[in-house]
Amino acid sequence: MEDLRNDRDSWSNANCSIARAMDIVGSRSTILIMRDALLGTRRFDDFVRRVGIGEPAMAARLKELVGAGLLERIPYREPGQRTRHEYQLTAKGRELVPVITALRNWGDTWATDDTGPPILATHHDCGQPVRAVLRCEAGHDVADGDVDIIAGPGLIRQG
Amino acid sequence: MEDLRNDRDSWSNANCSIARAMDIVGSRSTILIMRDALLGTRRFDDFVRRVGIGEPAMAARLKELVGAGLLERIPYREPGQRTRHEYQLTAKGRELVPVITALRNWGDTWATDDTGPPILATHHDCGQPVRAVLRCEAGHDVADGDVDIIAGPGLIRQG
DNA sequence: TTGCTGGCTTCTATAGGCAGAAGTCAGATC
DNA sequence: GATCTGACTTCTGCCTATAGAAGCCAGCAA
Repeated sequence: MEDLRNDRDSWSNANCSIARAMDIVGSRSTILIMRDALLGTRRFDDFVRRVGIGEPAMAARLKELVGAGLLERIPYREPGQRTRHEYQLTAKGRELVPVITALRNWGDTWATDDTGPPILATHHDCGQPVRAVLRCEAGHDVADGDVDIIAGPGLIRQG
Repeated sequence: MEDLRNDRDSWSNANCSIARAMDIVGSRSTILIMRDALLGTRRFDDFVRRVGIGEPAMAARLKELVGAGLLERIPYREPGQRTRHEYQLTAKGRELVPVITALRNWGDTWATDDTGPPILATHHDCGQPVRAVLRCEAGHDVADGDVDIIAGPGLIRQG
């Protein structure tokens, strides 16, 4: 590990999947939009009120998220209303659940006060609270400290 | 759930543990610093080169992370060198492993190219790759789509 | 005592993000 | 046709973030 660190001046962050993920969902408002989408919010005005950012910023974020394929802009029509559009989660968006769950677990441990749990996530089948945990492919539960993290071929700067 | 959405104009984001977590680790550079800290980077110059941001920005980020308790500034001394300082992960920082792992899983699935896996995380005991997965307290594995997410008492705006 | 090096801090200049208010637009209702 | 509403877009002005270059400081080595 030491050799690797000393050999290389820098990483190829453009190819790091963490850096790329952060390019897409790496702002507070983006994560809060996805949180609200997971809570069931669909409409522009509701997003604006609940996330607490201005309309121009929300329009830009939603456009980015639709462009990145995390949300889909779907026409719908309520009786007596004209056709409107709502923002629905795609598979790509829904697969952020582990990220948001891990973030929530961490925030609940290290950054809460005493007004109660802010978000509840439960297993649909049994109703029990859900957490993000680490597991290896051999099926072992893995503690945070038992993970070896090293730079792979995609991170090491080419040339 | 519908009633809840219609009853409330907005959430109390200041109390949302996701929002708070994002206030601390919610920027690209912060996450990349924590990624590199997990990869073993300790020194200011290495952080600057590997994360790829300027020195003033790095100094500010590191100060924030030390202030937030994710990193600790520790004096050390190599033989024949004067005393210097390095940045070590705290428990609070190391517990971001599930967040970063979930982010990496997502990025590997939805935002990679073909130059190979950027980061490898393996179980220290058995060497197998590690993933972030969802589990409920009854011990069931939970798929992304089987999580019910609702607003808890801490999120709903008081008054 | 004069480098030299790591680890910052200061300065400047620019680019981007965001709120708030106001304007636009489509189409259903009256 | 006039009005109304949700869903934006445009405009203005601020405020922050960042890069890049340069300067500063401590203290071991020569």
